[in-house]
Amino acid sequence: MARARDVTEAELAILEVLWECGEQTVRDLADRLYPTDASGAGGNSESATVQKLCERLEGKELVVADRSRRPKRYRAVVDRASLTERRLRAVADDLHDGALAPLMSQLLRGGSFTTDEIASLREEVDRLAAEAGKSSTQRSRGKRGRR
Amino acid sequence: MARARDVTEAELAILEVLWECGEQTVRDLADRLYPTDASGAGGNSESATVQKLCERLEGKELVVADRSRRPKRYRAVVDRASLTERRLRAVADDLHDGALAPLMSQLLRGGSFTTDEIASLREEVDRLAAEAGKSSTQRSRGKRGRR
DNA sequence: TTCGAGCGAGACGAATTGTCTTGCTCCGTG
DNA sequence: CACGGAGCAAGACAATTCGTCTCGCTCGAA
Repeated sequence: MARARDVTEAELAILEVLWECGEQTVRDLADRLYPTDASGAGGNSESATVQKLCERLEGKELVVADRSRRPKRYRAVVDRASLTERRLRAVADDLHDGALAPLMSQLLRGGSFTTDEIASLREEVDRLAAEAGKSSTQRSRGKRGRR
Repeated sequence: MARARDVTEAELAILEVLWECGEQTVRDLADRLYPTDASGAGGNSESATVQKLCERLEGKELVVADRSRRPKRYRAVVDRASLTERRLRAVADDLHDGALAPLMSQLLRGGSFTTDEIASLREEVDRLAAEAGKSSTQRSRGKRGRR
């Protein structure tokens, strides 16, 4: 039934701040995410919203909370690259039986790259080919049931 | 607001059949997707479910219906590659400000590819490099990856 | 001790998704 | 022509998700 849902838009906004600023309290996150006004009046519910989002992120094991100090601090435990990899793997699982190579092909076809990028890309692929030549290759494939 | 929502799991199952079998009637799709039993008894609601999914796919402009003949026929108007590209672009938009290059880096770094896949990738990169070298635009021949 | 900020739990409405029901329309057969 | 069944559109429905917000409780500093 439920495809273990990915990071949501609001949750991603939280992660973005954590990636940029490191550990943050809920209030700091709220201040940064809701630039409505500086008056701390209605900010109460905003904090609660941010807190709920943080809890859900914690449930997904994407952030951890440091509860040793009183204003609890949240910290991201996945970086942008990890999240990117998850999503890419999800696309591969859904559309290509877990194979990542078709995604590469699609990117190569659809993206417009500079000659420099293409050159470095070729270099990268050559290195991969060389490595594959001397060591056994195993492929990580398969539908991983999510959580 | 939630925007650019993606193809759903059941909808994707429909598309898979359409990709494999071409134009299909709702009943054929239902028969293929719900292999419960051959008795046509409860199959009525199954057809209705499939039909609703087809309508939603039509709303997303991923399939079209040929209504000239009585048992309406659905046909996919996006292929697997297009859908892949959409999702990849969504990942790029969400996580990398629309840039596709970081996705390639991630794939190259994280994916373990077979020697066959690497060879195929190299071929495509070479073709890209050649195209970039001479500024003439050239169609990429559709080579089918076998699955 | 008191008081306010921090915190957890949960309610809520809106939206999505898969399923199923309800009628309507159309067409061939008798 | 009547009728009966298949096809079809519309929508009801429950379950789930997501963002928001409200309620009380707890803890620590003044």
